[in-house]
Amino acid sequence: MIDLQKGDCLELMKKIPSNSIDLILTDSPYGINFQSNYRKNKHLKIQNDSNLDWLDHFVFECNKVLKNDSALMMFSSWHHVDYFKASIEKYFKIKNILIWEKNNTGMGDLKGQFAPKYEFIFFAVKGKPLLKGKRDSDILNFKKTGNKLHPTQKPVDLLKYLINKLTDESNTVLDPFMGSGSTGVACVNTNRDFIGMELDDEYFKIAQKRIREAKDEKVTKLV
Amino acid sequence: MIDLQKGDCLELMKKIPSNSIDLILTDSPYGINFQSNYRKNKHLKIQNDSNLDWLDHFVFECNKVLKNDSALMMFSSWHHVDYFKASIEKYFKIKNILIWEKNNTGMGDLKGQFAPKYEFIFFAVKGKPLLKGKRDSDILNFKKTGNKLHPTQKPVDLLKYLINKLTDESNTVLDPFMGSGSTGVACVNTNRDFIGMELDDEYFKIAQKRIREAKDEKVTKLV
DNA sequence: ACTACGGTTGAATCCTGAA
DNA sequence: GTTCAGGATTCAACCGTAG
Repeated sequence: MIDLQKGDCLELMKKIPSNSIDLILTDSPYGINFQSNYRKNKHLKIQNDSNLDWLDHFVFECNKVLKNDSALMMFSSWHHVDYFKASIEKYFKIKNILIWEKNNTGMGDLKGQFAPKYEFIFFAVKGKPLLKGKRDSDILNFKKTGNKLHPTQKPVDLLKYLINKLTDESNTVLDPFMGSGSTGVACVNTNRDFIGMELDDEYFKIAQKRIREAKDEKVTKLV
Repeated sequence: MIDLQKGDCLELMKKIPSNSIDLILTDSPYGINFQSNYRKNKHLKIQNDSNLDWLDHFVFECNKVLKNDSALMMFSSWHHVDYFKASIEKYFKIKNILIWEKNNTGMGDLKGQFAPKYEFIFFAVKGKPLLKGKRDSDILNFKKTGNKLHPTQKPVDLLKYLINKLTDESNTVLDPFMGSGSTGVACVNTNRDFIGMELDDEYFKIAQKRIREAKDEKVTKLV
C-alpha cells in the first residue's frame, strides 16, 4: 500500500515495473537552469552536471513506469517553464498548464514586478485518461497551508483534488520527489496506494513520520 | 497623437525612431493556426498564424524602438509559451508571466482536459521601469466583454489597466498588431499617444472607426 | 485500384456568468 | 431561480494527392 524508498529517484525508478503506475504527482526541484545558484540550496540534492539531461531522463522514466491512459502532474514555476515544457513534450502530450492560485503572494522585486501569486502544474498524459467529476477550469484555488516541514510544501488539499481527478481508489500514485511526504498523506486520505522516493535522509524521516501519522489518524477515525 | 499605419509591422517598425516608445502592448498571433469554428464562422482566419518565424525579429525591433526603462507587454497562450519566452528573453528581461483570468472558459477536449480560462501576458523590460500604484498580483481578473469585431478581442479595461500601470499621460504606446484597435481605444481613454499598425485592410478600417468614435465620445463628455 | 497520409471542415461538448 | 449564449478547441469525418 505505502512504499517509501530512500535514494536517487533516477536509480530507483529503473526498478519500478513498466506500465505499473496510475499517476505521477510530484513537486520536483524548480532550479533547473544554468544560471541558477541551485548548488547553494541545501534542499536540492540532485547531483548532475547537465540539468537538462537530468530532467529529460526523469521524464523518460516517468513515461516508462506509467500505465497507458494515465497522467503526469508536475509542479513548476514560470522561470523554467520552457525547459519543463520541452522535456515533457518529448515523451507526453501536454493537456494543460494548470495555474495553482495561492492565497498569498511572494516577495521579489517590490516596485518593478507584479507580486507572484501562482505556480504552474504541468498536466501531461500517456494515452487518454479522463478527468473524473465535473469539468473544472485550469485555474485552481488552494490555500497554502501553514506547516513548514519543507520550503516548497504543497497543500494536501490540492494534491487530494488532483488525485481524485485522475485516479480511482486503490490505484497507485508515485512521487519521485517526495520531500516531506504531502503526496503520501494525500494518498492515505484518498485510499490510494503510494510509492514515494526521497534522497535526503532528514526529509525521508519526516515523510515517514507524517505518513504514519496520517494512517493512524485514519484508523482512529474509523474506530 | 494617434497614428494608424497600414502594413506589415516588421517593415513599419524599421521607420520608427529608436528609443521613442514608452510601452509596447500587443496581442500578436499565437502561432496556433487559430480559426474560430464556433457556430457560424463570423471571422476570418488569422493570417499567417501557423508559424512563429517572425517572432524573434519582431522582438528585436521592439527592443530597438523602446526607450530605456520601458516595457513590452505581449499576449500569448500556453501552447507556445516556450517560443515566446525564448525570443523575448533574448532581448529583454522578463519580470512576470502574467495570468489574464477570463470570466468564461473555452471549449476543447471536454473530458480529458481542464477548461481553459486564462491567457498569458509576458511582461518584459528594457532597463528598469517602475509599476505605478499599489502592488498588484500577477493574476489579473478582467471580463471578456461583448463586441465581436475581432475573434480574439481583448477587453479595453484590461488594456487601460496595463497602460496605467506602466506609463504616464502623454506617453506613447505602440501596438504593432492592432487588430480591431482596442489598444488605441484604451489610449484615447487614458490620454496616451498611440501608434497602431495593422496588415489587414478590413481590421484597419474597423480600428480607424472605433478609435475615431472613442475620440468623439471623449469630446462629447467634455462638452 | 488501394491504402496511407496530410490538410481542412464543421459538429459537438459543458460549465460559467450574464441577462 | 432559470434560461441562454459563448468560448485563442478537439475530434472524427472527409477529401485530395502520392506512393
